[in-house]
Amino acid sequence: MLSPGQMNHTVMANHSAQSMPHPPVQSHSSDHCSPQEKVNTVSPGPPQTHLPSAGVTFNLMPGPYASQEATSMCVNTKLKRPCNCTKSQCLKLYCECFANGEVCKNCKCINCFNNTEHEAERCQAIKVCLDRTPGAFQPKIGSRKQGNVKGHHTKGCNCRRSGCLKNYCECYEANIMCTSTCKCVGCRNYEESPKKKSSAQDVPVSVVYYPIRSPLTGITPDVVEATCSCLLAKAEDAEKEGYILPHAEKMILEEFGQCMTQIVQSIFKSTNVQLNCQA
DNA sequence: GAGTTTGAAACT
DNA sequence: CAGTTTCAAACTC
Ligand SMILES: [Zn+2]
Ligand SMILES: [Zn+2]
Ligand SMILES: [Zn+2]
Ligand SMILES: [Zn+2]
Ligand SMILES: [Zn+2]
Ligand SMILES: [Zn+2]
Repeated sequence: MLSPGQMNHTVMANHSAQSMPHPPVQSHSSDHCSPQEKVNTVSPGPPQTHLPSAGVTFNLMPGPYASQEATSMCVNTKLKRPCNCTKSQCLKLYCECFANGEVCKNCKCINCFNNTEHEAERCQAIKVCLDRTPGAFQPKIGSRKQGNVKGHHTKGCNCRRSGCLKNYCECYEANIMCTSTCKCVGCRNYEESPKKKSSAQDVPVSVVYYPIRSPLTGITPDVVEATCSCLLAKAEDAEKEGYILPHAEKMILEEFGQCMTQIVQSIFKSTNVQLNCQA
């Protein structure tokens, strides 16, 4: 799992809605459709992140690191895999093209409506999906491209029979480890180097014998990121104020203590365990 | 290529 | 929300 050292250099606020496959954004007239989530115009206050299941608010410090984002990403270099849909008209999230907010091209789909010739239907379908799940069309793999926090599946997988070691598993397919966000059973995708391309020391995925599920169920990747953000913000505060190192260390440690307290409380809260009460 | 397995998405 | 069905891809032979 995540060793404390991995938290050190990390950080970034969770600016989720940032880059979409198709730039043409349009929020006013809803008839120009793009798989864009309706942006809740956030008040221009300081960015914050809420810890799940606890009303905790972390102050995040965007800082100069925000601009480092998206340096290596080329614009449209990724080649889209053609789909083979037959019954969804490529207008449901079953279709990979549609789910990626893209139009079918060079696909082998049948009765495809996911093209400019069926703009109306496509637009309506996007609306339906967005209405059902506002987070649809958001990238499933959330990863701040900096620091040591690995990417993670924002919803987690629910695998039962693959051990999360086959491409059926979205985590494994994305070459990322399963996290406490996942609800998989018999997961083996929590060790280092999932899906290492070459040296596949394939341990047979038996149904009978599985190692222990990863613990730390309350410490989701989002929580880790939020915590790291807090610590870095504190560090930068100290640096800006010109404190001597021991003082800065003390500040950071105290911040960490507060983070931990909040995390523990949130876990207790979600487990219906009181602080003063024996489990 | 046909047939099976799998888990997300859709549906009830 | 949970249980079920549908779906397209991953996988097997
Ligand atoms: Zn399709
Ligand atoms: Zn397609
Ligand atoms: Zn299509
Ligand atoms: Zn999985
Ligand atoms: Zn997973
Ligand atoms: Zn897993």
